[in-house]
Amino acid sequence: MPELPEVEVVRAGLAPALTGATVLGVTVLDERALTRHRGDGAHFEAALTGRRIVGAARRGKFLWFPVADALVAQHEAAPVEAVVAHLGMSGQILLRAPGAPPERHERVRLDIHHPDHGELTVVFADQRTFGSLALDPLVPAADAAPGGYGTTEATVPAQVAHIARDPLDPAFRDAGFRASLARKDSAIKRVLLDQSEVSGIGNIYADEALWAARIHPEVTARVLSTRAVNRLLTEVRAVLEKALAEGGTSFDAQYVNVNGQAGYFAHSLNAYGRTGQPCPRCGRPIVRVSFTNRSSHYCPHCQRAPRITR
DNA sequence: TAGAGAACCTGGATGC
DNA sequence: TGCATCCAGGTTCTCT
Repeated sequence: MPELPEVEVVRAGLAPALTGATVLGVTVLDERALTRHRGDGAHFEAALTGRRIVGAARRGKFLWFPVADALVAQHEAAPVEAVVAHLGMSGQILLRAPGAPPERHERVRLDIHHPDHGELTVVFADQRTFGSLALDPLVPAADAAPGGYGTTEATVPAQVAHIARDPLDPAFRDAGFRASLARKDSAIKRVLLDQSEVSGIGNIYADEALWAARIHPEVTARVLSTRAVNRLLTEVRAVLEKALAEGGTSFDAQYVNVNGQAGYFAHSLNAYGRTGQPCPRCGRPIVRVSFTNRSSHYCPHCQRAPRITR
């Protein structure tokens, strides 16, 4: 499932091909891919055709591509709109040659022309239709820092404004996160999955980071000691960076990079999806429990409730 | 207002 | 072999 590392791999793959490209045409094959767009497919096609893409940015699991009018020079005015993309659970953004045969579950196709790379086709495919594309206005970032990774502009799409920064973002504030946790009466895993608290973490990396930090997923956030929260942040960053270095986690064809290639981090998982297998640390079996409408994997021996020490 | 649970969705896996 | 059911999970909405 696309979480921060997988989305960053996609962003990095798209950036050189999209930045500076002009949109020649847009084909919306399934309007369910536009659930976040304020308008129908025809509106999306008309609003984007002829525009110039000026970058590729990311905050958490959200991607956006600022667009400008084709006749406006890049240095003359900051973009005021962006194409926002969320991959949901099964979304893919693929780069293809012009005229390439349709992908399975293809929802939207953009034909672009890049001054260096020539004509390319950008395909948005999504099996489960939880992903989406939208044209959205850019608004000032609340903290006046660059809106996300891959941009120097202090703006974000309006529908991304409520999303917190991710732990790899230089503008992420550890102290603010610790203070927020101290007020939370929810389970720590639920907080990690709350994108308005900390972004980019999904079920896989939440389980992995909690395992590495030896924290039980159902421990109430506010009872965690400062030391435990610091350890958790360290492990969250370590897990995300390692996954990023290995190209993300692929269990099946649901996650691939822009060229259709899978990542390798699934081989490095210690807890997620390892139900019944020995914990790599203590050898006791990993257990799976139902947790907030999904599954949670942890080692009941290593991940006990920490002492309440503040 | 905060927290918890459900709905949305599709296709593979499993059971009968 | 075919059908029915379960399961996966990110985000948002609704209910308590």
